[in-house]
Amino acid sequence: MAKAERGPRERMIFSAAQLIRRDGVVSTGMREVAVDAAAPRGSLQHYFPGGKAQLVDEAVGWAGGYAAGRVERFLAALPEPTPSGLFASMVRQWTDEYEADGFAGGCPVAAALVDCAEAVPSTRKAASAAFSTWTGAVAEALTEMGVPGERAGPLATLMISSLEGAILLARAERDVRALTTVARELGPVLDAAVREKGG
Amino acid sequence: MAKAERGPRERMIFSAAQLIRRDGVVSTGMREVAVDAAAPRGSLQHYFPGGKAQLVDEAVGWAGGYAAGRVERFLAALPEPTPSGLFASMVRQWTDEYEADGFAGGCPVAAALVDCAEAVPSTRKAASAAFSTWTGAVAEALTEMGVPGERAGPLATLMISSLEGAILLARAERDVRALTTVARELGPVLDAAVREKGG
DNA sequence: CCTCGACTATGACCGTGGTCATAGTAGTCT
DNA sequence: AGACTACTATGACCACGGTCATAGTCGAGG
Repeated sequence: MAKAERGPRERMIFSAAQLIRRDGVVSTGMREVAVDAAAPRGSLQHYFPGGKAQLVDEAVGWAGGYAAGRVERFLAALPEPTPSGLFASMVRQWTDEYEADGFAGGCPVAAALVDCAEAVPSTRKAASAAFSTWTGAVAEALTEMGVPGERAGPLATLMISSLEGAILLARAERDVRALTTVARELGPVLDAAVREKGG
Repeated sequence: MAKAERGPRERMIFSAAQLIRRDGVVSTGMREVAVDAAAPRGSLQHYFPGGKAQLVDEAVGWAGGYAAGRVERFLAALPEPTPSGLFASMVRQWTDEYEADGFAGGCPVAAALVDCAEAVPSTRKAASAAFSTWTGAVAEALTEMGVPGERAGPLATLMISSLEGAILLARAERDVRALTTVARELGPVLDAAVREKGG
């Protein structure tokens, strides 16, 4: 991951997301975040007066924006954009990471949900917003590829649901099998939704 | 949920699963489990000398068996078994719960993974085994319905991945939309895998 | 009755971690 | 220089929670 050379505030949000991804929200300490971000501990209460909840919420929001940004970049990188190609790119981001760095991390939004959905209302809303941002980006990409408007939303939901679930399975099994499986199974289904253009 | 009138040990495992489902592993205290199970605190160290890890592992294992058992019961309850019907039943279990009791809980296996996958190796293995048990039951059901053997496994993985992901989305959004969407989108795909029998 | 095992009951210990309080530094504007 | 703001630095407080130690109950068997 590119180490953004931004200010300490952004570095802490980024570090929080990374640590949450690996250990979950509750097991991730504020002090730990500061150390990981090479930021002074005192900055935590300065930049995040709302405490841990605020930091977590911002980390979740960052993750949502990051995922949406990736979708756009995947789209731009595809020589011939197809829904299956986009989904394959999204999945490959995970298989690449798992094969290169091991199965240490999951999705930070999922982690925040599991740990905070019931206990911290603002975090649940942040997670909802993150998914919404992400799903919106995917749906928009599908529409640009020729998927009818009323089909783009449901298919985006299906893609992200499958991906999130496959991430869980892959992490449990320490094997990318589930990820490659959903990509292979869903690819043709997604492409079938593109309205025929050329014949 | 039927309150099993078993011994305190099983009640504690059941309670642990329920609490983990709602709050995650780390936020669920041992004392809390004992109270919820109406079991004496002293029984914790008696029945689970391996400590919290053992309790969590057994809760995850119980959840896997429970899910697999549900699959068989869904299958038996379907007048005319089809893959889409089975998947609809699996999804409906969640929509029913969410509509009746609110969006408080997620999948305990997912929760255990998020919180412990990296920190507690035995729990990661327990989660893997739980998914395996569950996936196996689904694959077997698909095979009985006429899905070719080499297709059953991948489709079972797809079903469980989508379901797990949709649970996350539904909980975030506090709306069963994602669950009903994946059921609707995947139904025809699953049924298409049944080899034609009658024409 | 005594004992032994299974189970229950509690209090103590100790690390962890979020938060708060209080200061200290550094740069800038007047 | 003085003052004001932004940021850094730390120590203390306090609650929580897993674990351990110790002891109590209670039924069965001899």
